[in-house]
Amino acid sequence: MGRPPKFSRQRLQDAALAIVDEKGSGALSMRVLAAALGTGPMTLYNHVAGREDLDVLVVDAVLSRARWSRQPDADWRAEVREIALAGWRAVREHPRAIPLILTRRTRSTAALEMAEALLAALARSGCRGRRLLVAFRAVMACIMGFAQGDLAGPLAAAASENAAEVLARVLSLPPDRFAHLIEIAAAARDSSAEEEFLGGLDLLLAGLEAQPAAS
Amino acid sequence: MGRPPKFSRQRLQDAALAIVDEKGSGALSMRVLAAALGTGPMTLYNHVAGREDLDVLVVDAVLSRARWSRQPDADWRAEVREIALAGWRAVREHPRAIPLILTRRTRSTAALEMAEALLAALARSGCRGRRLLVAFRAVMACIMGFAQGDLAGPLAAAASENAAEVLARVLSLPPDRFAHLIEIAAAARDSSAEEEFLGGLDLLLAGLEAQPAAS
DNA sequence: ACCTGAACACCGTTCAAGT
DNA sequence: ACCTGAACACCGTTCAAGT
Repeated sequence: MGRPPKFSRQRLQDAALAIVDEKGSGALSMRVLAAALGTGPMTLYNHVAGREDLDVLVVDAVLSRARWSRQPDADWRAEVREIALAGWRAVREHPRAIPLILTRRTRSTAALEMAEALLAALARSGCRGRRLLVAFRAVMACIMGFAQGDLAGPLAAAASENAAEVLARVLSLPPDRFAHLIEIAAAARDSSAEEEFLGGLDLLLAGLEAQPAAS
Repeated sequence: MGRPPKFSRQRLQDAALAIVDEKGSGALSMRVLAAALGTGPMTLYNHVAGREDLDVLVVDAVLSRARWSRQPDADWRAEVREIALAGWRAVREHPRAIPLILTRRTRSTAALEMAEALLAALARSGCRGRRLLVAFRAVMACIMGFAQGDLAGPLAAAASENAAEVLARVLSLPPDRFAHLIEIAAAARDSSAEEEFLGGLDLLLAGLEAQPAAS
């Protein structure tokens, strides 16, 4: 009795994230992670509930690396921007984990902490209840949606190794049916993902400003 | 030579989507789909390139059901709203396909068609180039991000069978650390997912209005 | 309390063979 | 051109046993 666990949660997180970073989210498995830790598959069941838990482990590892500071004196928009940008950057640091994050964010306690911080900042604008809920969900959608687009969007800029390939595919589309798509593919090539994300976020913030008591 | 294919693409799409709808996205496999079609696993390789293609099949099936009408006379905002809502509704019709959609949207030609329609509508506001790109990505992020939140967000309203469970989990969080989260969980219970989505979209549209030539 | 190997019911895909 | 079964190298997890 009372034997100390063989692996810390941190150790599991690091090993699982390393596998995803190196081989992609599809390469993570009980057996592969166990092998990376130098043990048998069944040993992992002493630390996680099952396969699904492995994904959550990775999501939590990625999101818990997001850092932001409280800025009670600054404008609430600046605070929202900082938290959202920290979240987006943390996700972007681990592009191969994005499919997992999109899909399991909910189970991660680190995601809950980010949500609470975002809500606190948004609440400083004065909105409450349903309006606060909508504002929060819109900002969260912005973070996750832009991260998803960066993953492999039809306009994916740099970063991803197959971005050039995706761009080529868009450019080879029938120009009569996809005129606008082709047109902005060029704009995407000269644009940075972070600028685009901040641009989208600022649209949202401008909308919050413009609709202060609506809905 | 010239033997007609045993299964049409439509037939494959329908069967694959039915499996996902009934058993969830994790239940889709070459062998299960083959069995549903009354054939052996290897036969599928005459119709799809491999496992990954199955997911794309499902995504395309879901997104191609989105319908919208051109409204050249109406306000461009109304047109954007209609297309985005059609996309969001199509996704919502098949909640168990959402993980696939979030993850494979890019490979779907139906998604490209929706993107082009959205771009055409947004372009009517007068924006071009980088600004059009950002507006487009923000709207797309809104559709996908809200759909993701509906899937299992910490505030998931109705629809998903485990929504009550998620709500209960949020409500049982330590109230000192998650005050705002708990506060809006109540608001989420009385709100409809579609209202929330439209609210978020309108924030974005208001922002486009307010920042007509910025960035 | 925690660790672990054997075994089972899956999975995608290569290969070789059939029409 | 299209169909298909056998076989291979995986996978998650149950069970029973060990300390």
